[in-house]
Amino acid sequence: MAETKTRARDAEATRARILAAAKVEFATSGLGGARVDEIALRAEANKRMIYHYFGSKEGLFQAVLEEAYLDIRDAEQALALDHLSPRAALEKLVRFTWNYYLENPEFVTLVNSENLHKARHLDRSEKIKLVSRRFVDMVQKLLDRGVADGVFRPGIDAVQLNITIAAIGYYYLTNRYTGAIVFERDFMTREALDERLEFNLETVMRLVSV
Amino acid sequence: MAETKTRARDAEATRARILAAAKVEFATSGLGGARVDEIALRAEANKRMIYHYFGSKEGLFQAVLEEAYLDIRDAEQALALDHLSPRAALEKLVRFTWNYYLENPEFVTLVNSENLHKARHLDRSEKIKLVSRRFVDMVQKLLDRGVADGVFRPGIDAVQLNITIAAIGYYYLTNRYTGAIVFERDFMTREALDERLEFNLETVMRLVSV
DNA sequence: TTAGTAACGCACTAGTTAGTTACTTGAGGT
DNA sequence: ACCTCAAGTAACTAACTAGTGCGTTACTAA
Repeated sequence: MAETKTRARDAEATRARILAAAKVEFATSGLGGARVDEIALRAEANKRMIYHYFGSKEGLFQAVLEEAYLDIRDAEQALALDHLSPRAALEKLVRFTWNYYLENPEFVTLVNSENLHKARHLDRSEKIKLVSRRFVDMVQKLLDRGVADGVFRPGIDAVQLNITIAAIGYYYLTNRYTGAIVFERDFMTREALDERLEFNLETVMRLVSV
Repeated sequence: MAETKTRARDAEATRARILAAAKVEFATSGLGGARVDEIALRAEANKRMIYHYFGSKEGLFQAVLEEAYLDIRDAEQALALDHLSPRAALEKLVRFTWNYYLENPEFVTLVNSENLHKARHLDRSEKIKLVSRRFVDMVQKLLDRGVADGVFRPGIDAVQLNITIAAIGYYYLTNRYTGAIVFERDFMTREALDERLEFNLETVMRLVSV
C-alpha cells in the first residue's frame, strides 16, 4: 500500500484502464462487435491481463455494465431532491436524466446491448438491485410529498413515471440517427436539444399535475 | 411466371426466405453478432444465394431494415385516421404504435442495431424518406384538425409528439429486461402491458389537451 | 538476501467467419 | 431438340478472434 513511490506495475491502474477502454469499445460496437484485442490495445495493456482480471469477454462486459449502473444511481442520489419542493425536485430529476444521457452516451448504448442479451449479465449483480431499490424509493417519496402538498394528483405509479422520464430522453438520443433520416432534422444542434428538453418537461409536468 | 406448376427453383421465394431468416437473425444477435451461415441454414438456402441476391452481409441488413420500415409506415397509413375525430384518431395512433412494437419485436431490435451503426444503412434509401414524409404529414394534419376543433392546444410540434408516442412504448419494450431487474417486476404480464398502455394514453392526452 | 507471489507479455492455437471458386441443374424461348 | 442463362450447391480460403501456455519481471514479507 505504499503510495509514496511510483510503481512500474500498478494493478489497480491497469484494471481501471482496461475497464475504461472496454466501456468505449462495447459502447461503440456492442458485445458481439467488440474486439478483445482492440480493448487491450486501447487500454495499453496486454490482452492476457484482461483474462487475468475479468476472466472472459463476457465477464469484462458485466463489470463495465455494473460500474455504469452504479455510477448513474450514485449521481441521482447526489441530487438531494429531499431539500427541494416536489415540483422543483421533479424538474431537477427530468433535467438531470436528460443531461446524464447526453453527457454519458456510452451508458445508453451499453444498456441497449445488455437488453439485446436479455440482461443476463446484470441479473447476477446483487449490488445493482440494492441501489435500484433506493432509486425507486427516492421517486416514490417525491411523488408522495407532492400529493400531500396538493400539487401532484394521487395514484401515479412511481415506476411508470420513472420509465416515462427515462423513455422520452433515452429514445430521442439513442434513435437520433434513424430519427434524423425519418424526421429530416438534425437532432443534436443546441436548439434541437433545448427544444426537446423543454418538451419533455412539459410532458412530465402535465402528467403529474392535478 | 407460370404459377400453375410448382417449381423446384423459385428466385422470388428464395429471396423472401432469406430476407425473413435474416430479419430473425439480425433482430436476435444484432449486425455484429449475426452469422451469415446461420441465416442460410434458417432460410433453407445456400449461403452463396445470400451473396447472389444481396451482395454482402451489410447489403442484406440494409434490405431487411428497409422492408421493416416500409412495413410499419404502410400499416400506419392503413389506420385511416382522417375518418376519426382528432381525439379518437390520436388514441388509435398511440394504441397502434404500442401494439405494433409488441407484435413485431424484431422491428425495435433492428432499429436499435441500425442506430448503433449511426444509421449508415438506412441513409441510402430514398424510399424510406418518401414514406417518412407521408407519416409526419399524417400526424401534422391530425394535430391541425384538433386545434381547429379546439380540443388540442396549439403550438405542438408534430415531430416532438411523434417521438414521444414512440418513446414511451418503445423504451418500455426494448428495455424490459434490464427494467425487470431495476424495478423488480415482470414487464410482460397481461396486466403490466395493459397498465402501461393506459399510462401512455394518459400521458399523450394530457400532453395535447388545452 | 532471498524466496514467494502477483503483474505482465509473447507467441501460439483451435475454432470461426465473411466471402469465393468452380461447378451442376433446371426452366423457358425458339 | 437445343441452347442460354439464372438458380442453386459444395467445398474451399484467407483473415480473424477468443482464449492460453509458459516464461519473465518487479514488489513484498521475512
